[in-house]
Amino acid sequence: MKPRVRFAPSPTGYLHIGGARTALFNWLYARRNGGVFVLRMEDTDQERSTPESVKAILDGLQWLGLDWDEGPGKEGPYAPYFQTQRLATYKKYTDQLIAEGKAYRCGCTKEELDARRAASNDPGWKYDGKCRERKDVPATGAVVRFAMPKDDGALSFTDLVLGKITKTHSDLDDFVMMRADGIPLYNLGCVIDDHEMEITLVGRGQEHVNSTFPQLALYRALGWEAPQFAHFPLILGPDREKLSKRKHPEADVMLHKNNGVLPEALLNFVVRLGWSHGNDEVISVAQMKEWFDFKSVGKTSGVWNPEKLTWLNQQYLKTLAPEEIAKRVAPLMGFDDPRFVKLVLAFRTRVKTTVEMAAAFRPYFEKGVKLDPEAAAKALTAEGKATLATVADALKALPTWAAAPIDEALKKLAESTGQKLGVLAQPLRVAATGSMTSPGIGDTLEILGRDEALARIDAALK
RNA sequence: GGCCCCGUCGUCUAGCGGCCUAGGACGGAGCCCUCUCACGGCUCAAACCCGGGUUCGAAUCCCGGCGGGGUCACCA
Repeated sequence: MKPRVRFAPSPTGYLHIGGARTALFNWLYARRNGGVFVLRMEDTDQERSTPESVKAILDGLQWLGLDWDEGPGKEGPYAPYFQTQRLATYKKYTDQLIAEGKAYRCGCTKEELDARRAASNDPGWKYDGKCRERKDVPATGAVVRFAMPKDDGALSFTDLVLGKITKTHSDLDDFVMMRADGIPLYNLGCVIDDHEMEITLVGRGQEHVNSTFPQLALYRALGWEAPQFAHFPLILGPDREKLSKRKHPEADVMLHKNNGVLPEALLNFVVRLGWSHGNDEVISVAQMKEWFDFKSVGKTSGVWNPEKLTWLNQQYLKTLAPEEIAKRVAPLMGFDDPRFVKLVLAFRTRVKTTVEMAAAFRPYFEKGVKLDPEAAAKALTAEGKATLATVADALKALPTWAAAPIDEALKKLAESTGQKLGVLAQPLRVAATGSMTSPGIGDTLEILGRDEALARIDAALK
């Protein structure tokens, strides 16, 4: 049977890093095994779901390159892919379960429940079953609860990453599966859709292992075979708690995009949080698709490590085609220019993000340069200016303005005067860039162009 | 607190009974390269949570303790 997996986010905010990795793992599994990757919107929380969030999630996945085979915008045979458009299906099965005595209407209000919960003084309070045997609960205004078997049986499943997990019925309760208005809760919607959409494997974060049990109970009540499950380790914030939107700004996928992180790097970073392939660190998407396997997914939660993300980002800055990087920096510059490629080559080992890269490019497109006072004081002393003047004369005599001849001329000059190259290069660097640091002096001057470079030198000489 | 899961350098991890005086990567320290800054190369510091078993032999298997996380909603 063809593997069918899904990513089923709740559109209540931007795409979360944890969600992105869940999507990635499922996507990789589908791609690796010739399966289908389904995107389903679990928008049953009317309070919090918004169209903006749907768009944000779609945009995030697209930016990462995680394309779905069925879902919003790709209506397949199991459409629709928004749960709020599937209400009739949920009603059908809910009615069936009620008729069979496997579910019942409950008229307890939220307030009554809260009161009883508070009175019990039990942090793990479970629904007391008050409405379970009542026959007089009106159909309107009542929620539907699942009637958990009261025997001493148990539910268990073999998780693809965690192994066998078991829970007894007595640890479960009569959870609410449908609201009074006919909108299902998570467990119900999830089970019915996964079955209806013929999902063969459910891959999600470990925060869902406990909810797997009520879902298993539902599968059994409905007489359905449950899919396979794989629960991925959590991604933790610096405080060692589950990465959450509230507490951890880095949970936002798009924040990283805005910070100049490449999707390749983010995917690489996130795939290594919980999954490994021997000692490999820099892993392309193509390699992930070839290697990904639930057997190599670890059980332990991983802590978000910004330094490693940054390092990975630079690895991609250094190895992706310069033309490609240039294309991605262009929007940050607000314009395109053929010199971007040379600038990429000059700066890719010196910056960590595309944002830093754009900032580094900027001075090369301005007339003149503001000198860093400290650098000027160091390199543009009277003595420095004297050597700069000599250097300038040599440069002006150059027939071709390019890195190689410039470097060569400087070397020759240094040899003839017995000076170290640095003595010549630093005043020149400060004059040309205003700073004590820059790419190689030849490259720097070439990219600047003869006219601008000489103009800056003359300005520094004054 | 109940239940569930987990426990190798600061962090991500390799390891799946002998190959481990525990390997790699990020980060840190140092050296080299060098026109500056980077990049790169080399070196160093740094871990098997604790205690019992099982075994000729345990980071690897079992039990207990401790520690961490998750979950207990008409959120997902």
